[in-house]
Amino acid sequence: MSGKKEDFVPLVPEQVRMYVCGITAYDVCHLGHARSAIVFDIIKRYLRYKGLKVTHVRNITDIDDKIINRAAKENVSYDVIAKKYTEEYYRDMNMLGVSRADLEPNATDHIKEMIETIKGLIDKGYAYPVNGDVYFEVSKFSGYGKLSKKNVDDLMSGARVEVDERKRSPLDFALWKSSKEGEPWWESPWGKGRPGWHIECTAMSSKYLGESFDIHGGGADLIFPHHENEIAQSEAYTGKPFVKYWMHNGFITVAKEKMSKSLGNFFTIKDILEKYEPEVVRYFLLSTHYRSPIEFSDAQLTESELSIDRYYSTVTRIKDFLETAGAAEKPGTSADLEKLLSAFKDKFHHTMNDDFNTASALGFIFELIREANRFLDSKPSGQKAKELVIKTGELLAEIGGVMNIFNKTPEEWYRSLMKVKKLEFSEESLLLKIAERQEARKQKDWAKADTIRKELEAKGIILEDKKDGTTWKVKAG
RNA sequence: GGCGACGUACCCAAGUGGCAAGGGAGAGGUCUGCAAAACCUUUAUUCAGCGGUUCGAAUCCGCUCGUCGCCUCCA
Repeated sequence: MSGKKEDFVPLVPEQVRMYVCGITAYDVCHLGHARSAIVFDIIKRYLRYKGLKVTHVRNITDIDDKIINRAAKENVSYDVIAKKYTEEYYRDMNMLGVSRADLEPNATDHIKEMIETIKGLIDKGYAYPVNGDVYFEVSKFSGYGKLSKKNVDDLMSGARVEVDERKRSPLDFALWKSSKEGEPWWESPWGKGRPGWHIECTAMSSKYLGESFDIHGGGADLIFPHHENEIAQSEAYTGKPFVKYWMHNGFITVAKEKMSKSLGNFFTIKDILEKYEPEVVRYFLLSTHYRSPIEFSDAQLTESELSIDRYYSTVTRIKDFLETAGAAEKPGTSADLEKLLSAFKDKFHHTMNDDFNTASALGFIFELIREANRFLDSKPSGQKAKELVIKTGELLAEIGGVMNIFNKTPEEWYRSLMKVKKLEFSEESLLLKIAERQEARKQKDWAKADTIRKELEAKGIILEDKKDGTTWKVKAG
């Protein structure tokens, strides 16, 4: 609310109540929806990792003008549209590794609660009914504009506020809308109608999290008017502070412009996942701080893919080392690695505690990767070396686990890459080729060995000759 | 017009008062049959520009320029 970073102190010690605006189920999701979902998923995971008890609510708007329009266009009932795109949403989210919220309420299951809230607002003089509609009277709520830092006079003078004769002021917004012919409706004290958009979040958040709670999140485009209106409704109704900490993720841009439905410059999650591994998308979205804009491009996603590949290459090295390391105690150059290992968690916690700086956290991971590689390059062996390497692997897995990335085996990663890059041959035929080449190498028939290697490379497979055999991987990038 | 955010190397990006993380790309090297991977060296005496505060500024303040966002549905 201050517009600045603040120390996080939950209202109830050790417990975090968090409400995040989900989607309106009227169309397939684009990458912008993915960003919001992933950002708040990580925030939840990190808070839990730190031992806090988190209750996470994420709503789904299943009644709204856009849904009604879409339904009319497709000549089906509104709930068919809502159901269809809710399912699509969950499919996308599953693919992206976004965990489910603890509660995922639908607007239409909470009509009763909304009507109660609206009634209360009328009773308290903050809202007025007009011909079956109910409006919130903004001028009655003195704090209006405190989140979006707008003042009522400026808004009034703005020519873009739509004029509606029935409203007392152009700034007033609908709590309840009377239904027109053929539209879905619910019975209410003001006649047949449906709820306005903002009221569902007020009614559902207070039902599941209480009148005051800790974190409310969503995309930055929801700040005004949605979240501003939520504050007005909620605080007018309860007389209590609504939300302690507001968190808003930045936009995804395409050619510097906000990716959005109305501009038509959006990429759907489905389309992106046709070309990129889900982990790549996740990594990409975490590689910039959540509040900053992030430019979407193939080059960016390709870079993310290369970064992840570097990670899995090192995991492979770690595995190889643990399988083959000798027993003789050879310390190698372990000093830097040991130093980094002992400082690593503190560094990670520190940067994540500072407003969830995942980009910085990823940087630390690659520092550790480099030190681990350096250590392995120094050809260590023996029990102590193994322990260091095991510790490294565990730390990487732990931190990756919090961000829900880096949680595959290298084999799974390369198989997944193979699929997404649509490489058209089987692992068996690949192994056959490798065996054939191995034979050639034994005969020192380098020409043949190189031909096979080049042939595979042209198809997107990289071979790596190691002491005790040849391994394959999919060419990243 | 009002309000707000941002501008860090060739590209992406962290850093909000004490010697500029990390990734990609480029160049050179070590290793290798040759590669790949990895590692090493190298690429910002400088953080859009100008001025101020300070022992000290990418970081705080002011102005200028540039980009974007919100003010209407939006993640």
